[in-house]
Amino acid sequence: MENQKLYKGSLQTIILKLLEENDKMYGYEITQRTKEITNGELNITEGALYPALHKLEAEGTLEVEVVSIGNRMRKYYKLTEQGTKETANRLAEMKEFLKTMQHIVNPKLSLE
Amino acid sequence: MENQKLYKGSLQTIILKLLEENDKMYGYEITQRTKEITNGELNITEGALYPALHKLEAEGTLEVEVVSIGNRMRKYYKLTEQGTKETANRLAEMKEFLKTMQHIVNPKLSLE
DNA sequence: AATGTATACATAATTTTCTTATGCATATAA
DNA sequence: TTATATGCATAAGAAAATTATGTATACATT
Repeated sequence: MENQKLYKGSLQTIILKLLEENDKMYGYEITQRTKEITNGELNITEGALYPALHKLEAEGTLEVEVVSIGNRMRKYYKLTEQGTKETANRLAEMKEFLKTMQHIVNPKLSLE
Repeated sequence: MENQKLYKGSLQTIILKLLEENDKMYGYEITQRTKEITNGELNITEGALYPALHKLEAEGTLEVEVVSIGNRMRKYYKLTEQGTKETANRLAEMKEFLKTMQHIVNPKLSLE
């Protein structure tokens, strides 16, 4: 959990990937799901999450639907059509990045 | 080359890994070696490299040796004893990070 | 009744880490 | 003489985070 800084720059891609899998999610749900699938390693802070969601929405990558749950509010986010294409690009870049970093830190295992 | 932002936070680890393999290197050499081993994908800019080297030196992770090559100057950097331990930690964190990101972007292939 | 934890949103101040631009200087090739 | 390569450095600005704070409801514990 001290290697949080390595995740710098990856947050948007993580959000997009989760939304590709789950159709629609709200902010708090994204933080919890991320904690689960990373076994507690990655804790997305609210100060990082909400500005990121707002930015993706402003760019037209995500669209939002506000829902009342009892007396609480939820803002569900989902990929727009444009967002779906964008997600494919981001994931391709992420895979390229991971491959390159693997090659750097573990050159013996990277057969290529 | 448009996914440079994914490398945010990884620069120090990359430098340390190269120095673990090469004993001593100078700044310009690090940029060139990195370009080579990443097939041109990662271009470390001078504005990022030199401040990073100075910081690692100030922390006692690297030590420097200035050498004159003809009329030019080179500053060779190498790991200190403390830096060698630090490098092992950073590499372990990097591997954990890569594993986690693989799991997120490619859950089907991550058998674990 | 009070306190802590969980759910759910948000933003502001600050820090870290880059990019971009600029500067100095030598060497070599077009 | 102009461009490219080698080699260092820093300053201004942008991006993306951390940390701290705020509002509000709900439930469990002391």
